[in-house]
Amino acid sequence: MTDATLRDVARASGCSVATVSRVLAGTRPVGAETAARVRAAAAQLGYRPNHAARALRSRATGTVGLVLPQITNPFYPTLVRALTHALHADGRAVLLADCDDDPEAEAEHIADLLARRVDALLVIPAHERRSREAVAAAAARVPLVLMDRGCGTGVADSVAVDNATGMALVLDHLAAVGRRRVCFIGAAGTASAAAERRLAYESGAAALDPGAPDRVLLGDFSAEWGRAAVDELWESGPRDGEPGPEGEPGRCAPSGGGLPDALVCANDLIAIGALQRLQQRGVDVPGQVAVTGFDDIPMATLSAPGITTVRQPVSELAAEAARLLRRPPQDGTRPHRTIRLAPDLVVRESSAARRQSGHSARNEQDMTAQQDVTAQQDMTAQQDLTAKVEEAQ
Amino acid sequence: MTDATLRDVARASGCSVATVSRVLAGTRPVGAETAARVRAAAAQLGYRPNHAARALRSRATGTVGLVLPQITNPFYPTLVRALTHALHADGRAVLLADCDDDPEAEAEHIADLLARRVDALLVIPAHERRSREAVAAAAARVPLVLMDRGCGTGVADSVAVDNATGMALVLDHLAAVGRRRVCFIGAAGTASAAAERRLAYESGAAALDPGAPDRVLLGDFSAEWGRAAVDELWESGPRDGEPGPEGEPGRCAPSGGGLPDALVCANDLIAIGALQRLQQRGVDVPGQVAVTGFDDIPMATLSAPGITTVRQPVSELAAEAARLLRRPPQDGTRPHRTIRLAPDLVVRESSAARRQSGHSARNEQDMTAQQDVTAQQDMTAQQDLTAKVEEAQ
DNA sequence: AGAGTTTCGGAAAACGTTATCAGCAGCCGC
DNA sequence: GCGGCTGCTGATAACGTTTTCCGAAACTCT
Repeated sequence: MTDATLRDVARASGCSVATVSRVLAGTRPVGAETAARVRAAAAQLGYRPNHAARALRSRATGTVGLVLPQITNPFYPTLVRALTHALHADGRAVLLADCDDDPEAEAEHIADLLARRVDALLVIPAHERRSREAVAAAAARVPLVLMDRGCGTGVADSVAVDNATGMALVLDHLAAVGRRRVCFIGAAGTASAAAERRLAYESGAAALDPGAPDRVLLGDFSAEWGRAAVDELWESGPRDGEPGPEGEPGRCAPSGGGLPDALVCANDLIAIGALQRLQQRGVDVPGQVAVTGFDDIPMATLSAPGITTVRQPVSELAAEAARLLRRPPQDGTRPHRTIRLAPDLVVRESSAARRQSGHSARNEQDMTAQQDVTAQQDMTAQQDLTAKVEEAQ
Repeated sequence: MTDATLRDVARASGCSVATVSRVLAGTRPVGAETAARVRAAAAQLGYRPNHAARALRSRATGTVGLVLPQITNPFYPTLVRALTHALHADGRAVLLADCDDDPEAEAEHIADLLARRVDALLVIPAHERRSREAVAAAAARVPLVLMDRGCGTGVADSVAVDNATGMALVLDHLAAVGRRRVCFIGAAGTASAAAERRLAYESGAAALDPGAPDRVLLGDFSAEWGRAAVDELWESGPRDGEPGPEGEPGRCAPSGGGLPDALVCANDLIAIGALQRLQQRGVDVPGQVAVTGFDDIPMATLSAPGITTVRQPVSELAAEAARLLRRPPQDGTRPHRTIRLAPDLVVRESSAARRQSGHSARNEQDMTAQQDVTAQQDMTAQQDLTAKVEEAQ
């Protein structure tokens, strides 16, 4: 009943364990006839190699660890799916660890995975600063690729979306549909996604409309904050220049008179919260205000109106990560590779042109997911689609 | 540089490998002083046991496989999170496999996990019928627990929500807020969730209002179907008794005159789609029609109005699954255990009382997630909360 | 005090692979 | 025809644990 081993196959095929191992693993050429006999015997016995023994002997488990802050973060399931598929295609299994946003739990999980002798690690760090130590220690022992978020600088290879390009796509699009008074609802802190999107917005907005005051509110990456930000804007907005009623994390309330006609949100959750509160306040979206998000989580399709957003190239990100892990084992202190992939803009109803011209009917009739249209934005962005910035660092 | 082994610790502490193994694994009592010496040496060398070797020798990897249809199904991330936490608490690691809803891929993944010598399997089957064979084969080799969905009958232990109780909670609640013309938007097919919720609705609705014709539309578990079902209802409804315009999977269009004042959806995705289409048609929710869902996926909180739904007891489900896996290895053909846990009702705005009386202000003001109220419904349901139906089968 | 019993520690045999080493054909080239 | 290849194969030693099996003390009990 207990499964067949190499010895059994060897006995059945009348040759030695060594030969059987060789033909099955294909490590060295072996006589055609013997090989056939061995293969037949193996098939007949239903032989399945014992990964534990193989791992012990060859010091490679064919397993990679995937460590992430919270699988319930709505952007991660799609990413996890893409990653597992990419890795399984390479014949590797995936050990999953969810850290509950706690850097200490993260460190423990990383240590446990190392003890389990994973061949490599894929980490979405829970904290920009506090994850650094554990990640660096792990990176010294196995190939390690950071995904989605950063973790200090020069720690390991990393793969992420090009936030700057994404934000530029959004701003170009808003300009194209005639929005002039744009406001950014972002996230505070030094986490890479927060900081990069914030910076990209600032430089992009300045470039588009050099005279305009920058309108930037900072909170966190939650729908709750999206709602709060809208409240802050709509309660302080009319009375020009007055600071928001609450001493919230916002850096500065919009000044320069009047309310914004577009809200650029740092991710989709914020956008959903903002959209919801706008509707509760009777503000027409996109009639009066356009709303955009970032990431293209599934919910972005499901809200009404659907949310215009930046779609992360998840499959490509996963493929790059898998590719990096295939590379030769960290030879000493080689400079780390940082790969940034350009995203797509997905235009939905939340940013339709203000004065509805010809095709406005779609708004009422058939706004299903199928009608999403991936923008063929300006050429530079399209060209960048497959470009990777590979900078030594 | 390569990590310390038992031999190293033995050498450093001046005793034999066997003793070191014993004190570290705690398999047999060992002299206090020696133990201390060993522990010191181990700590000093930073010894970490090699799981591969341990697995080889003791024929147990401390690893369980988690096989699911699609991690992107919005209900699964929370479940996966709970499962990984429960299993990690038991010191087990989790190998994740996503099948893309394909039973063949599922069979492959199961085979691969078995070859990797997982101690046990947690499977959410991709298909009620077509997953059966692979699951049964696997269950013969390792402890296996089915989750969320069924897979034929008598195949393995299983843990799932009590769909009947959940549906009853919904119907009681709707009756309590004065809804009379209830309609069910469900999913066709034999999958357990679809069938059980459908049946529970039918018996519950009949019990509540014996004279009423049953109003049941069947499609699949998608927002798209929720939208389509509303169209079907609102286009055929006014003209009484006429079958829906499309020969869709619906079993029967609502008859008996007039439109429903409550839509009971078989899951949250359907509810979200239905809600969205109702709003596009200018139907007031919950003013004219109440909408309810099932599962309590994150999106149910985020829509406006928030969707009243049945919250699956994910932590408890995960705990039960982990407990079942701890049990003695399948001793022969012991009857399988089927565990059903009763869910909670989460009342949100989508099912508020029709004539808004005193507390209707909440609808405009502050409908945040914090205001969700877990219904203290009728006593029977509450009592059932922790009850497990453990039926031999 | 001697026989039984417990307690602690070591030597060594697994576990199922892969990798190393060597043997044994046959073949080439001088 | 003989040293040196080349191609295939078999023994056998790892890999790092856990787990028997045993011996040597140290106690316990008549």
